[in-house]
Amino acid sequence: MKIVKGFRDILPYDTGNSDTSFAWTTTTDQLRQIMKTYNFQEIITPVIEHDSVFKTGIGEDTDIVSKEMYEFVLERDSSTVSKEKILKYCLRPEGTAPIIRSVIENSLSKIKSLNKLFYLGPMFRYERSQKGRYRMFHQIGAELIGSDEILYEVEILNLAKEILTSLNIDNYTFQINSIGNNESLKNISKAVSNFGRKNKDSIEEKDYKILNKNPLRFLDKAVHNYNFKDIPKTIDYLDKKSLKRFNDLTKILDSFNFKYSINNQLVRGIDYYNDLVFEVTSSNLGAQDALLAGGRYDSLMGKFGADESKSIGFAAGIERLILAMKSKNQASNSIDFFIVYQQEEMIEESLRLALRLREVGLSIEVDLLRRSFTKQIKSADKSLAENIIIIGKDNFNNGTIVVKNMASGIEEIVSLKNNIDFFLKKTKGTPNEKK
RNA sequence: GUGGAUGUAGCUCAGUUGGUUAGAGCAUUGGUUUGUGGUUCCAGAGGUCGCGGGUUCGAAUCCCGUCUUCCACCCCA
Repeated sequence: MKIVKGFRDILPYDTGNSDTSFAWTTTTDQLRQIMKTYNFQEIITPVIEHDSVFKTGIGEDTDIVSKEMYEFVLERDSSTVSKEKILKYCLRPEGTAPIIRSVIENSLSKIKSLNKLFYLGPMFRYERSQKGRYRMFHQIGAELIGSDEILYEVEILNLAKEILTSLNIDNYTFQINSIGNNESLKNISKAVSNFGRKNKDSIEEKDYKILNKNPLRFLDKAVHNYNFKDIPKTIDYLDKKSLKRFNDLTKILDSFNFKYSINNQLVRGIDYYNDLVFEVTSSNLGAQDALLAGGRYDSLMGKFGADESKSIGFAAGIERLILAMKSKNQASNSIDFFIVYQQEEMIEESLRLALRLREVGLSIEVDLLRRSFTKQIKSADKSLAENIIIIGKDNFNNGTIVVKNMASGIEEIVSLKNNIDFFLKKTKGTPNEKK
């Protein structure tokens, strides 16, 4: 029995690395809270989709679709249905296309109050795994649907930045760019090809191949390996409208004191973007350094055959956010009360008390292995219990118990009955106090 | 898909030029001591040495293959 290659378990205990289930859930809780402050509402879609969602959504020629997607057909279907009718499924490699599929299918774009959506869940891509890159990874993403109003850009960028600052991530650069409309993209592509041919002699063969296959990718990635001057800039190929949008945006961002850098060679690996694209990279990460990325996608709904609905969004990699966090969310295993009993005949009383205290939300542990009194206290100590409750033979008969604070050593004798308030007060202000 | 490294107890690692029943620390279990814990001491459990071949009288150690993980290319979040 072995876990599938490129996949991983997230374990509860801390073995020195920070990737525990505790760090995971506290981080995702935090992310959901941020979404709430921007009034984005969670949408949960299946991890399986028809392959057409991505083939038409993000483009058949992209690497994501052509080589990284988990595709499958069901054996059952393939034996009973004619070849043309076999349904092809896939594990979703990204979040935006399924969200848009759902928005169309459920007519969500007709309800103005539902135009701010976020998702959080696993994505799948068949890649060689390495630091910050797994075959199943998690993204949180936000989509703002229904307008090309420039304030949509502002809202999305502010939200993206809020995630970084809230999680206490630094050492990142926020890069933005505009790639204009379809036509400007074509012109940029042409310009890069020409530029490449002109400089063929000084470009390595590997990069030249990329240039021929996908000039835009060459512009995005490879061109910075060289010291070229006069590298084509996307901004020189924008039409008036796109250029104005970009200038308007930067003006507003400046007025907010939003720190960004313009990268006129930034394009993205997914086909549906137009105008604004952005990407945040972190120097804390290694080779897989993209923390979050996104952009505007005004034509995606049209591609799906629905009425055009202009939208913008982004996605962040949760594994990478956690990697980049300066101070990790450390697990605190501490519990409120560890109930120890001095003799076996007190076990039932201990369990009854545990039930009552758990009912009011306190975290309680009782030794279930009938171990010796000393062993119980030792394990209470290891469990980082704030207090222990001693059900001992001296007090048992007159209906009292001893409550001992483990840090101070102070003991109090209290009645066994009707003392819930006492226990609640005892834990006030501790990390285990909930709500 | 391409390169380079890695793989010994739950964890971190030792293991000498191939030589008996493979070791340590931490963790774990039982006991002990400390008035009812963080301490001390004693004992125990736990390993197909990633897997499969080969060389050899003999392999954790050498050779080949394979898988995993990691790092980079690539791609991306």
